[in-house]
Amino acid sequence: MEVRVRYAPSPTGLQHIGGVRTALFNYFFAKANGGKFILRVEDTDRERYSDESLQDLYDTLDWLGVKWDEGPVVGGPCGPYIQSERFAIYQEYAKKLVDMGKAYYCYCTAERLEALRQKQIDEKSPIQGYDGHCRDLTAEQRAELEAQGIKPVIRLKVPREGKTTFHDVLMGDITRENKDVSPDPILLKSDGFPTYHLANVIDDHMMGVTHIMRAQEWIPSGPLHVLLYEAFGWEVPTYCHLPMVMGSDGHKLSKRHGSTSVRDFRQKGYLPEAILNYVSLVGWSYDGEKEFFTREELEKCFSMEKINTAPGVFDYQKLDWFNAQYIRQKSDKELADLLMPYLKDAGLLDDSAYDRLLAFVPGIKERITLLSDIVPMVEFLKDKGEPEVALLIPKKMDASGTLNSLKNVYQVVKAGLEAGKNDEQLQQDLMDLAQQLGIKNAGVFNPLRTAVTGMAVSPPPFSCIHLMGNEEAYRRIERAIGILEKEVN
RNA sequence: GGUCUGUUCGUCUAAUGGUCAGGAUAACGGGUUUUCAUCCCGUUAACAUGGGUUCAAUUCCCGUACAGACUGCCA
Repeated sequence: MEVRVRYAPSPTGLQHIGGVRTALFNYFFAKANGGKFILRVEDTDRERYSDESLQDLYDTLDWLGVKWDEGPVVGGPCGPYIQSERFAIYQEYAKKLVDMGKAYYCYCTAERLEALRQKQIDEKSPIQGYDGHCRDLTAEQRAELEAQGIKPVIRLKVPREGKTTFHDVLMGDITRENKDVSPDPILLKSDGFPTYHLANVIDDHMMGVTHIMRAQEWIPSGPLHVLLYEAFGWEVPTYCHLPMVMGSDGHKLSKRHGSTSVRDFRQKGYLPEAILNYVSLVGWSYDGEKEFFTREELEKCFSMEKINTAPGVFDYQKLDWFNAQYIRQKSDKELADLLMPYLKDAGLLDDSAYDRLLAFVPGIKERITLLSDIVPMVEFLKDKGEPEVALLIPKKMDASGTLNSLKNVYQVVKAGLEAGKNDEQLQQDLMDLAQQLGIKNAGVFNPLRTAVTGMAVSPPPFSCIHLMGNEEAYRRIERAIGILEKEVN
């Protein structure tokens, strides 16, 4: 039988790490088994829905390179995979359950339910939830309430006796007493929209979903869903509950732990390869040794059996490490293309400087962890005026020695640049010079660095020179020489 | 409160009824180096706890503790 899985988020916020992990696992499982990956939009919460969230869902999956086989807009034989457009289907099936005597209309007001909830909390009642007030209403009672204009909801009649079991691939059988299953949960809201439970079960059935991979927070509603499948007389799919993704304090990953939305990570300059690779390793492993995976590899080697049952803490540091690794794998051109938007946004560079950026990239490839790290690193482009004399003079050198060194450096550098020498040759020239002058390499490189960048810590001097352009570099070196001359006299 | 689930280095994890319990990251130390990085080498660091089964338990079973999730006209 063909494997069919789905990712079915609710567009009520930006795609976050946890959700994306679920999407990825489903996607990889489908690919690894030659199955289909379905994307469904569960927009039944009209209060919290936003267009921005929906767009973010598409953008995020696209950025990660995840392509769905059957998608929301086009859908399949049972219609589009957007729940708000399947309104009539849920109504029909909810009524069907009422007709079968497996569900009923409930006219309880929000006030009554709130009072009930409060009472249960005050009394520390072991049973919480709906009390079945409307479960056995007569036709007359119902007619009367209808006459009052109260819009009813439809609730499932959960058996008060017995127990319900469902099987999870990872955790085995999970059994719950029916009395502990959510008491008569609402299936259809008074606005006519289905709740998650109803829409989810109907859609998974109609869309032929064979495996349900979702976060462990759904385990408690497993038995409820099984009850629903049984009420309809449908086959129950295979369940696989994924361990949760936690923050460093052991609570579900959320904004207070730092960024959690993929959009945030993207803006900060994380690469999709790094996010995809790292996120795949929270709650899943291949053999405990191999940890670099491309999307294509995961599409082949992902296996459900290797998913962990224990929750995992999202480690920002390890993500950073992955990102740095992937940045280094980029070609100079790829990296320049990725970096340019950050420099433009910061108002430091424009497209006309592309070639200079390209020449600068090799010097910083191993110095950045995030793409956005480039911005503080090119601070020197904005000339901050004359550097402090003390900054120009290296340790264990004096002003006149530094002046002499820098003058020689200037000659060598200028000649080298005019002759079109590459960075390696230029560096060699300077090291030869240091030897000639009888000083350490630092004695030639550091004055050059501070003269050109005005900073004690910077990318390699020649990279910086390429970025600002030779003429600007000459100007700054000459200025530094002037400052040193003043100091010596 | 009730129900369910989980527990191997700080973190992600591997393996195993008999192993010096492996890898990665982080931390720390050392080396290379023109700064910062990179790179290389090394060190510290884990089977939650009690009881059982067994010749033997980190591994199997039961309890305890701790943690988390759920307990909505949210998903």
